[in-house]
Amino acid sequence: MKSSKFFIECAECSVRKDSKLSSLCHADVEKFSDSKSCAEYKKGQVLFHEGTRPLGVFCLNHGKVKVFKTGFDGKDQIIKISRAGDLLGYKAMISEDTYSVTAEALEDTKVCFVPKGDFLSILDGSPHFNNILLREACKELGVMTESLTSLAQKSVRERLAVTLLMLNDTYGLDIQDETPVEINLTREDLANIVGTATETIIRLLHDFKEEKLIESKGRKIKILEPKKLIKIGQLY
Amino acid sequence: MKSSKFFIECAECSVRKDSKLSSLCHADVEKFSDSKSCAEYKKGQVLFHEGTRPLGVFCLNHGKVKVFKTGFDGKDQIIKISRAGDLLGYKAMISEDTYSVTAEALEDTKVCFVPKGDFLSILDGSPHFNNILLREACKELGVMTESLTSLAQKSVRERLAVTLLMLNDTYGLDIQDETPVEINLTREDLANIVGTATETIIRLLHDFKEEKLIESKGRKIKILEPKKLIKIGQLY
DNA sequence: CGTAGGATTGAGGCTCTTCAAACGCGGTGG
DNA sequence: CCACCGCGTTTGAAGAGCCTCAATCCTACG
Repeated sequence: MKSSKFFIECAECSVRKDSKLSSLCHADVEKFSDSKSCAEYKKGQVLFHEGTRPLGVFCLNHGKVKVFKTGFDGKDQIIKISRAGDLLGYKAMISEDTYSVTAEALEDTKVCFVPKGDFLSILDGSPHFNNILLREACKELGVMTESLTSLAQKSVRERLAVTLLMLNDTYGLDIQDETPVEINLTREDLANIVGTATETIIRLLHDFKEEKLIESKGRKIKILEPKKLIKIGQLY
Repeated sequence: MKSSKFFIECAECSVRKDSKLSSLCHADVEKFSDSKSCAEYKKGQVLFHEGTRPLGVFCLNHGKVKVFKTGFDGKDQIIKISRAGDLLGYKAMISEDTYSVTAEALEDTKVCFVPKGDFLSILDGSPHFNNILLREACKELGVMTESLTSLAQKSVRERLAVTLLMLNDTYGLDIQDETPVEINLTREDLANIVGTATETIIRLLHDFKEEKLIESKGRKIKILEPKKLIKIGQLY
């Protein structure tokens, strides 16, 4: 399932400078480094599962993870795609609640894991870390507010445009680049971000392709006309 | 616009015991009390407006406030209904960002206001308060995750059932009570919570009435069959 | 008593979902 | 090497669910 073939000191982690933890003081970084373990998850493996009790907090070192909630009828709604530097699972930890979502690796992934006790004790001893998390949570709240409004008011076509632009960002797809980075998402995953049926996504991608807004071969999607997509997505 | 005809010491505030601030230490409560001012907002008045810079944080002492985001086409999406004890506007304050939402009084409302500088200095000096806010933010994140999934997956009929039950809670409507508390929401507001058109809400309320799930006269809605609504809303 | 804002009703149409069937394509075993 | 899977993708057709627009009805309130 997971192996510990690698270990990275937080102090030397190349990802940390982009992460929420970049401004942690030296002492706190040390504490994290001392108490954490590292693991690899293969594509498709689950970091944690909705409804279970959190045993600790994850920090994503490499790879992408989809975070989703399973609805009543078994359909998944993807809440966000996490990438290197992101902290995962702190919400349930702090709320003293079970996970409200499942986290699953979209690619082979490297993750650091800080056990519950250590995490809470670091949190307890560091007002600064507390504040970092607070800011992070507030930022996420802002994103969620945006998503909620988008979901409620925009058409599927509009939402797909927004989603493609967002993924372009997340996956670091460079528009100038000849060879776009592969977005490891099935049509179903795309549908579960946008909040629609798989078939609808397929038809709309087809339309976008015909309108020369995107190029696509299999799962590789390349954005040709970001400005037109922005317009379609009614982003201001 | 707003008058300061009343002033309540936080220490003596009857609402505080239900609020996020109930576990604040005595010293912090004092600081809040010292730096805050109180005001009344009439129904329809705006506490703060989307896009503007936060000048401070609000604590709701009495009344209900709708918090909404205005979409591209001018349609509002109501994110939440706040009630006595709720803290308002802290997110933008902490993110050092403009308000992403507008807050408008649904009824005549009493509010305490803590200016930005004081709020931040109290926050800075109190790890415990920091932690309270963090928990609050995480709780809100959980609610938003739920709403997002609901919006993406449930039908309008299902969402309306959920919304009615939620409002029943928020407004403290007692089911046994002969005379239900008036829910001060127009059909349009209801539509803006559920994420649909006003006409659709009207038709569905009509259906619910025919099915004897609710009673309603004007804006007064009384839930007769909460269990059936739970079933319709597919809540587990 | 008149007016304005909200509530209601009806008709028509568009978006999106659902279901069913067929198609590709990478992998596996004969 | 080829046939056969299995999974994801694609396509088509039919219809349900919602939205929009326009007209009308209430009703609280000045």
